[in-house]
Amino acid sequence: MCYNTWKKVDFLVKRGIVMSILDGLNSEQREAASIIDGPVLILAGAGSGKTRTITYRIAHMILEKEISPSSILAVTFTNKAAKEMKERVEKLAGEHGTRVLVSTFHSFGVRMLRTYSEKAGLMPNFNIYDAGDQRSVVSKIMKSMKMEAKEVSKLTSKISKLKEEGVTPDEYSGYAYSVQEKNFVEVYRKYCEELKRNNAIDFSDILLYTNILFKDKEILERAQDRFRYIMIDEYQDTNKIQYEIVKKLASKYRNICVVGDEDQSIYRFRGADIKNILDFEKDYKEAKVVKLERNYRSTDIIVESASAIISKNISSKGKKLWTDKKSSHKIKLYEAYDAAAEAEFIVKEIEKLKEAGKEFSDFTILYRTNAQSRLFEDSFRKKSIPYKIYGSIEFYQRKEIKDIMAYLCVINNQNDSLSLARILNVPARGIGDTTIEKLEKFREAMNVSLYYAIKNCDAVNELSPAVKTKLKSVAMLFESWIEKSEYDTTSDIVKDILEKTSYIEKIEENEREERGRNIQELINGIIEKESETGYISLQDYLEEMSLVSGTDNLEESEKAVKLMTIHSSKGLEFPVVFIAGMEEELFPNSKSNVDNEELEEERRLCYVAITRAEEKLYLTYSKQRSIYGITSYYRVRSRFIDEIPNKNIEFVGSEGKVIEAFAETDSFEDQNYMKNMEFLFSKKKSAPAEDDYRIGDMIVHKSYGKGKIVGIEKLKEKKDDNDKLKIQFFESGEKSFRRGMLERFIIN
DNA sequence: CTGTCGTTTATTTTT
DNA sequence: TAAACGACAG
Repeated sequence: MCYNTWKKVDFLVKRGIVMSILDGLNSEQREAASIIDGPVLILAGAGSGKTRTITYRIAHMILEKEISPSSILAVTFTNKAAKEMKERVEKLAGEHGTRVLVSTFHSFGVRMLRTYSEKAGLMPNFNIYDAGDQRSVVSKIMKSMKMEAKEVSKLTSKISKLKEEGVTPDEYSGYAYSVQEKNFVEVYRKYCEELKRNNAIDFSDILLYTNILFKDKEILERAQDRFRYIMIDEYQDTNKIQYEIVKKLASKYRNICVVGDEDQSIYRFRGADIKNILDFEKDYKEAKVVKLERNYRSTDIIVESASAIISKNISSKGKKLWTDKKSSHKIKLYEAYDAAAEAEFIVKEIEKLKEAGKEFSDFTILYRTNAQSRLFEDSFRKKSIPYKIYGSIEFYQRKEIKDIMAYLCVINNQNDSLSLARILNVPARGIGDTTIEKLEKFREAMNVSLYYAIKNCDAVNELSPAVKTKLKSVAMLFESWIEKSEYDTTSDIVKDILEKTSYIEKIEENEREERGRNIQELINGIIEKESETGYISLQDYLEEMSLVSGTDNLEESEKAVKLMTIHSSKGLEFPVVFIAGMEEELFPNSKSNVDNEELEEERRLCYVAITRAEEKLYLTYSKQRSIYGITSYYRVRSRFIDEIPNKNIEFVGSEGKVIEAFAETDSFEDQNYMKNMEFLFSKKKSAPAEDDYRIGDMIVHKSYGKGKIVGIEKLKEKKDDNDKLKIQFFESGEKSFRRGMLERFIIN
């Protein structure tokens, strides 16, 4: 409905014919949207019209409560969600809608940081580092500390996690006792220093600094007075620091409305804390709680099945999702001989349904891990069916794109030594590792940027004259680009970079076409933005590029089958959904076998996957699958399948025949029992050899059944037999055994 | 400084 | 299995 329509509605309202904008909502949604003052918690089940409720709420505030649109802040997690919400608000509230700030947490933060950069100890032209940049910094530091550059990703994510929990290196050093931990603190500290030197921030910093800015009373109060009405979407996925930012911002007027679904919290591994939503009522005692339980998306079979699965979770607030969409389509379950057969079945099924009148774009295949997409690609290509994979290798993570971006980063911010080091010899221009090392040493000693070191390379004695000439010519190039950036468009600068460096010509021939195409796509993207807004500054462009992700450009119009991980499907809906790889160890993931919280997260993931489907849902699994080159046989179907009421499932055999006696095939428990038996009677009963146990090994104990080794405690005596094994049994909980005492049968 | 060969090591990833 | 990285020879 457009603004003009609302003018008409307004007219009708005055005549008493229509009461309010909110008449476009059902009674629960209306209740949620009509409470404007004070804290509100909206628990919105999957497909319950969450976005509709929020946008109507905003329109209601502006048009009927005469609240100034610029005092409304709506925070989402993805740019896509922000864009969609913004569009819908503008449709409802017209011009007023454009003044509402709809933003992601991160772009809100960057906005604050650009305004108050000095207060955060930054220069306003700071660059934003992504995960790859973070890893490069960490690995460089580790090398400089003569540490083995192992587990870089682990350390990097640990740093991010600590930052987002607000723990500084100094604070953490108090907890670091082991050598390893002490080294880590050093890496962490140096990492922070390096970013500062480069005038760069990472994603966690955006939130961290924002939170720090809000410790300044004046800044906080200005923000509070500006944004008197706050709405947070997907609140179940907020982490600690986001929680704190929100808390500060809302503390003055307490007009905070959070929307979320604890059953769809799937980013725990990234620091999302489900407690934020579960404890909202404790934080805001006067909070009103509204549940949206009517699902408009899916059929009754799908809704009922999803609810049945999620009811197994303890950490649920207990919504009762319902729908009046009756359906005759049961969930189809297919058991494949191997993973290739699984893919083939799905492709055949898609062909069949296409003949019956569906479009390719109606189908979506969901899987737990990205690696699973390969098989489907092969099958689709064989049949030349159009398909599109979302979120596998992000566009902007490609080498050529990152290279160009690095050039731009240096032009924007000469302190960014990381970006400069990346492209100093790209394309190859005879500046090798040794040269870079010498320069690094120099800049370390003089405490200057790499850029400065290159510009003044005459002062570096160890460098040969030939190298100095090369370095100076690079510096000259950058000088010219920096000058250019004052008056030229970003797209022209990119073109100039390509030209002056012969970047494309120097790509290896067999890769030139594809990479060249990607670069062209990048340029087209810039030109598009420039034509939209007239002009986009280098800084704004870089900012946008670092905050926008690959899943944002999911184009609806494309007539292709969609493939994506379950994670990236959140918030989306599709007519026909296939969930592939419904197997134990894969989904739920093997790591969740021991940790119940992990298992609950997997279950929520399953809930998300199922509730994406509007009409038809297929679950498939395979008896064989190779993972990392090792083929595992006799795979057991996912326990989640058995958590769905039997009557909702139709078992389809490998020939596509319907087999009635689905219930009689082996369930997770049955198969486990069989497996136990198999191993009890197998010859693998030999006494344990040295180093035969590893954490994660499956074992079967005579009286306690199947379990997993979760810990090995080395005792001081040298006898391995005295090692204590901590075992988590599926049935009887955690128990410890002396290695020598244990009768065991390792399964895998 | 560049290219090749063997070794290593694997979820999920809104920003 | 396959990609990505580090060591070493040219």
